[in-house]
This record gives sequence, structure tokens and C-alpha cells, in this order.
Amino acid sequence: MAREPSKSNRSTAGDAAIRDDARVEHARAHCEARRLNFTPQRAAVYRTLLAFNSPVKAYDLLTRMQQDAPGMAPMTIYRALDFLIGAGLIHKIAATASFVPCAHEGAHAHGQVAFFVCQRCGAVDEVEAKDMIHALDRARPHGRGFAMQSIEVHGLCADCIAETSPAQR
Amino acid sequence: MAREPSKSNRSTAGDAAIRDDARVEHARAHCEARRLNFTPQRAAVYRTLLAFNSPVKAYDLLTRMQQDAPGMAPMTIYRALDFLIGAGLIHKIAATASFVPCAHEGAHAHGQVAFFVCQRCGAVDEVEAKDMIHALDRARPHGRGFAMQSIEVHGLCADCIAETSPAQR
DNA sequence: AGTAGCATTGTTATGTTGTCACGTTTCATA
DNA sequence: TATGAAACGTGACAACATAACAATGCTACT
Repeated sequence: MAREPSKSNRSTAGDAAIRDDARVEHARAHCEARRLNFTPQRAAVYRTLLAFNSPVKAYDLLTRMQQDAPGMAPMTIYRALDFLIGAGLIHKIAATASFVPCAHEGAHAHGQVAFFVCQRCGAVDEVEAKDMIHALDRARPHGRGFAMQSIEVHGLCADCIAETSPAQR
Repeated sequence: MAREPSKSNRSTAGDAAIRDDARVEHARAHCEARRLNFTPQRAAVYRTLLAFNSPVKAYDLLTRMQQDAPGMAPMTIYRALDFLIGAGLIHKIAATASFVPCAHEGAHAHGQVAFFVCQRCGAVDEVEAKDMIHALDRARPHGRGFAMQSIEVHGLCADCIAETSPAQR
């Protein structure tokens, strides 16, 4: 699943890098429009997160960034991640203590997004959740005043079900 | 987030202990019916978790249990918690890395429960979620084969909204 | 009774994730 | 240029979780 940074497949990797660069520029504009300070450090963390192309743990991000910036400390990563979450550019997945770029580049309201998290492989699928919110509100008998910010659905993705069921027979 | 509209807050620690004891016996029967080994150690961890009456972190549980059993190691706690989760007697709340007794004493199917988790105070409200599951299934455009096991809704509870909004005005 | 196999528990060490505290740098702007 | 807030560097540490292996005890079969 992980994309190797190998030198084969060069054109694909290059295309991905170009797409990531575009997303970084989009994020910069997003922050400028909100008077948020999209510093080089924050941009670098965001850029690195994009390159993984899958949910990333803070220390994996740190390890990767230390290749270019030896001595970088955990705090540096966590501060940048906090900023990016606040800006709506990334999300934290509690189930796996990992981070993913927002699939909508921050362009959704709070409480209108849901994550389907596979507990086996860690894959995350982010979907708009307006309809779900309504369904949840109706289905919930009490706790009326609860202000939803995100939903995590934990379970097994189709791929992992396919891989595990035969072994159990 | 009280589950029942109590007539008064006069319930004593003694009453609570008696209720907890009943729940431990219920859990014992639950396990025996499933040929699961509800050992004294596991019972003790469950009993201690019940006594907190709120979401508990593993190390808080450890600290408490070390009062009676000095030298108890983290492994011991985590093993018991794993067993209790497997037995359906408790749930893990990923958002706060904490554990709560199942509000239904294990009497619900997998994928039919949702947790409303307050990100400020950590309070957890567990509700049956059959209706939500259907709503989620309908609202979700892709990820057809996803097998839901639990839902965590993250946000702010009514109490915390009441406490924070005046300060923000 | 003997013993093989398994589940449970004990013990030590280690790995992983996240935060605190405090000092320094940067930079817009008054 | 002063100065104050935001951002950043750094080291220590707190909190959360598991690996690995030893010891114990149960139980099922001979």
C-alpha cells in the first residue's frame, strides 16, 4: 500500500509531487484568506503529510522530516499539526493516532464530515456527512445539546474482510 | 450525563457499591454463558472500572488497583481490559484513550452502538445505534463492504457548550 | 498418579505517543 | 528602533501500550 520513493515509476511519483505542490498552494491561499500564518515550517509538514498519501503517525512524519532537517523535535511536528487541524487542512484520526489531509481541503463546515476507519489496515475514507448528522440527531434520544464536530466509524474495510474471512474458515 | 433521571442525589457510596457488585455478578453470568473465564483478576479490574463511574484511563485504573495490589504492572491491566473488551463488557474510547463499562452489559450486537464523546470534559454517552447504522449506510455513497463495529461522535456536550460560550462572547 | 497442553499471570524491559517549560528568534508595526 | 506577539528550538519528561519469556495452575487424557 505504501508508495515507495524508488526511482522506478518516476513519472507517477513526479505527477504526485506536482499535485501535492498544487495542494500546498491551495492551502496557502486558504490560510491567507483567513489571516492564518502558513509558515514554511507548517507548509513543510503539510507537504510531507501529503506525500505519504495515507494516514500518517506523528513520529513517522518526524522521522521522514528529520532526513532533511536532522534534530527536528516532536514538539515541532505537533505544533504544526495543531495549526493545520485548526486551519481545517488536516484531520486527526483518534482510532489510530494518525493524521490525514482533509479530502475537501478545508472546504466543509465543522461537524459535517465522517471517517470510516479500518481497524486492521488503518485505511481512512473521508465523506461529507450532512445527511448522517440529521440521521444521528433523529436517532439519538437524549444528549440534545451535543455539538458534533466529527464522526469516526470503526470497523473493517472490504479488502480486509476479504482477506480475513477465508483464513477463518 | 446521567442515564436515569434520579429523584435525588442522595445515593450513597454504599448504594453505588451494591449496584456495582450486582453488575459484576451479571458479568460473571454473562461470561459463564459464553464459556469465558471471568477470573478474580478480571473481575477486580471490571469492579474497579465500575467504581470510577466515568471513563477511565488505563494508568488511572492501575494506580487505583496498586493501592490494594502494590507492584501490579501495566500489562496486567491491559490484559484484563483486552479480555473485557472481547467479552463485550467494556468499550475503549479511542478519542480519549479511555475505557467505559458497556451501558448494556454486553447485550448488544457488534456495530450497533455509538459513543458521543465530549472533547472538553471527556464525558461519554453510549447509545444503541441501529437506526444510525441504517442512516449511515444510506448516506454513504461508497465503501460498500465496510463492516461497522462502533461509532464515535466527537464534539462538545451541552454542559461544556454552556460553560464555554459565555467566555467567547 | 503422571504428564502434555493450554490459559493465565508475573516480571522486566522497551517501544510509542504526546506534553511542559522556558528560552530565543522573527517580524510587523508603532 | 523599541516592543510585543507569534513562532520556533530544545531537553526533559509524562502518558500510553506492547514484547518477550518465565512461572504457575488447570484440565483432560492415559
